[in-house]
Amino acid sequence: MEYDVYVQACPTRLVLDRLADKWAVLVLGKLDEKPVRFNQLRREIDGISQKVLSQILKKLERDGLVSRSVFATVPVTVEYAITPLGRTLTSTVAALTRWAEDNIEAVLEAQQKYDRSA
Amino acid sequence: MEYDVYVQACPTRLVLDRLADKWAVLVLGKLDEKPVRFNQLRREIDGISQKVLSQILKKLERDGLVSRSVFATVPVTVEYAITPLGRTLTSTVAALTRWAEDNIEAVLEAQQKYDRSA
DNA sequence: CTCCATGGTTTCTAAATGAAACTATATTGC
DNA sequence: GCAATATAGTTTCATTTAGAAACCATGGAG
Repeated sequence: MEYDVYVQACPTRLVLDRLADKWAVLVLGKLDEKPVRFNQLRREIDGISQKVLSQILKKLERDGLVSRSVFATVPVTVEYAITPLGRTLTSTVAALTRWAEDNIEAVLEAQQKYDRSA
Repeated sequence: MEYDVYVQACPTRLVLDRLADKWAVLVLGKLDEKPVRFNQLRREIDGISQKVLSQILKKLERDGLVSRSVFATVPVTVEYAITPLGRTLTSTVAALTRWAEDNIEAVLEAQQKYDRSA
């Protein structure tokens, strides 16, 4: 099996395209803590729209990274949780958000320097 | 300093948006090996267009992750290299592509299962 | 004098995104 | 009984973005 993300037709490209996504990273980060319901996710991930959250959850579910459980309460409760496969990914995803938080000042500084010299 | 990627207005969101991008991941992965010229990158990253490569290199340079050096050869040579700041990120980014290559089969299997039951 | 290689920018079309409104069900409050 | 609220979405439409392809400028090789 020769998988290589640098080859366009390689299926790993599809996976990378799914994971290398701002919203997917944030959703997986939240679900890593505990199972969460739809609107709770929506509130916790500031700025995400219902449509995009719905789409991304569907894609993550299809990829086997997230599970969806419906409870016959009133109103109906839908709970999303991370799967064992998804769990193997969360440390990597968490490293991304951690890097962003740790290095934001260096990045902002670089941007200002770049903008001044241009 | 209270940085939190889950807050929309937080500058870390901008960084996450830049990094959580398929092309950025692939570009940083290539530059991590060695400095590379524009068209060489274009050839090695199958499927990327000149426009998108040009845009993403400009953004990565602005963020201080990549440096751009022009050599007065004929035709002009432009070499892109990773910066020390960018270097602190490459292991995380490499983990993403590695995950994709390692787990693609589980993902494809999950997709088939999902599609059959739908 | 035309072709190729360099590193881009420009143009145009097609796909994706985001904001907002709409759907449907059922409980609570007045 | 009637409006408001909560659940989890879908739909619609305007704006953004991405991708494909063409174009630009330079200069050496054939």
